[in-house]
Amino acid sequence: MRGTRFADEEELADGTTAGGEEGQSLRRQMEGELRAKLKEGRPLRVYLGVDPTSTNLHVGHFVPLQKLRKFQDQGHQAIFLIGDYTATIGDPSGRDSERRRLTHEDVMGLAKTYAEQAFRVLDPQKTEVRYNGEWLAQLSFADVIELASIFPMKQIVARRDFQARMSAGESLRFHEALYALMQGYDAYALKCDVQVGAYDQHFNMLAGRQIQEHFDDTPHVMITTPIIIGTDGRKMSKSCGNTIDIYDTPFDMYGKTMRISDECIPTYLELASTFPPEQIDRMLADLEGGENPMQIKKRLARNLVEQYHGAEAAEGAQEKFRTVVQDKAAPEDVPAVRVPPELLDRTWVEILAGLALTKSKGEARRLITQGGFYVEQIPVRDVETIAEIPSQGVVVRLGKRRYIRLTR
RNA sequence: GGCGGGGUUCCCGAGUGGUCAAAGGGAACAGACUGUAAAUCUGUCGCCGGACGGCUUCGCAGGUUCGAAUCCUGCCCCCGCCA
Repeated sequence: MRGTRFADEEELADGTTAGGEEGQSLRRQMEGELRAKLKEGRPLRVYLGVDPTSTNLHVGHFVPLQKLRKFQDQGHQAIFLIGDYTATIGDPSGRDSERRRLTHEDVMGLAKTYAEQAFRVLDPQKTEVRYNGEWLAQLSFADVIELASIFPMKQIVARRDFQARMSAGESLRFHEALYALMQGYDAYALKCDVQVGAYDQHFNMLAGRQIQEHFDDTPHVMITTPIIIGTDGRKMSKSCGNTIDIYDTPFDMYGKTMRISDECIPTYLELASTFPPEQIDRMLADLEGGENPMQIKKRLARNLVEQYHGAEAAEGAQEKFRTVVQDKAAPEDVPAVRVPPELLDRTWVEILAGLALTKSKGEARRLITQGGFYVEQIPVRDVETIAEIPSQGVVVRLGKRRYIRLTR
């Protein structure tokens, strides 16, 4: 992300933005508070919380993770909080509808590799991994009431996402309002000095400050990072299915990045890449100047893969992209499927459907009719064609990029 | 608890007795084009069949009818307003 090379106060403070009009003054306040804390000269407790609502962390999580890493590099204590308890309620932030509730069991299943994924960015040795069930599950009803009493109803109801849902006649339930209390309590329980998070966590972070103040603690500094857009231009989130996941293979990650819309390139450069600022500026200028966006995207894609899989993997992914996608050549690692004897000497349609390579015969027929089925790169257009599977096997292609080696 | 509104094909959402396998949009898939797996354009998009043919779908279970996603009954679930 922009500014990676700099590791000073200036840089850590970058992102203490609240955005918007009134955001400016809050931002200045946060910067001030952060500087004051840094001056104390002790390691600050900096936390990032993520609710396990899916098995994978994605590039969107990365933006705040990188930020956390920078604090870590400066000798501060990084805390990676897994919201096992909060996830069962579901963060309503920015949502236009209620979340499906998850059971604690679901959540723990999803969270299995969360820390491990986060360690692609964080230094495992120096990271404190916590679960908020540790303290949230201990709260009594009386505790909750006390927490609730801190917040004016007006404040709870005034948030934009709630307002929108209410005026749209959408359902909104009481427990959703409680979410901010829980996350806010996390900040207090962790005795944290700083919280980093995506911008949509603004409300929850503010709640944390109020709770800390209520218990006579120094409120934590809020550092919010911009929300990255997904591969389809909408906000990147699991619910939209437009994520680039940390666990994606190098090739998938490269490909997904190549698939982002041209307009998204600048955002990705700024938020997801590790290019130094002046290089980003140059690339942006090139884009403006009519440079083929594909070239920029390639560098971006390579940079992303490099971050999570290393330089060698990035090189490989790029190479594979070139041959498979651009030159439409068959990749080297084509998965092989054996055609059972009873499917030999039948039509391709029967084989494709029979091997579940297509959902139905209708789909297989459609694919062939549309010219999207190739045997050794030669399109088969006749639905009636009888398949020939030589003993050494054949490579068939379904659509743009699904290659299968069929053997007998 | 009272009153009102709903549950439709992957998603959103039209449809209120036959012309509905079900409009429209999105997603997805294919093709063309290209500067890329961007954008744009075209096509496809329940299952079986070569087919203007058959079968299975419109919350669940029954019923009315020659015929229902559309009408009736019961049930389940959801939402809003009021208390």
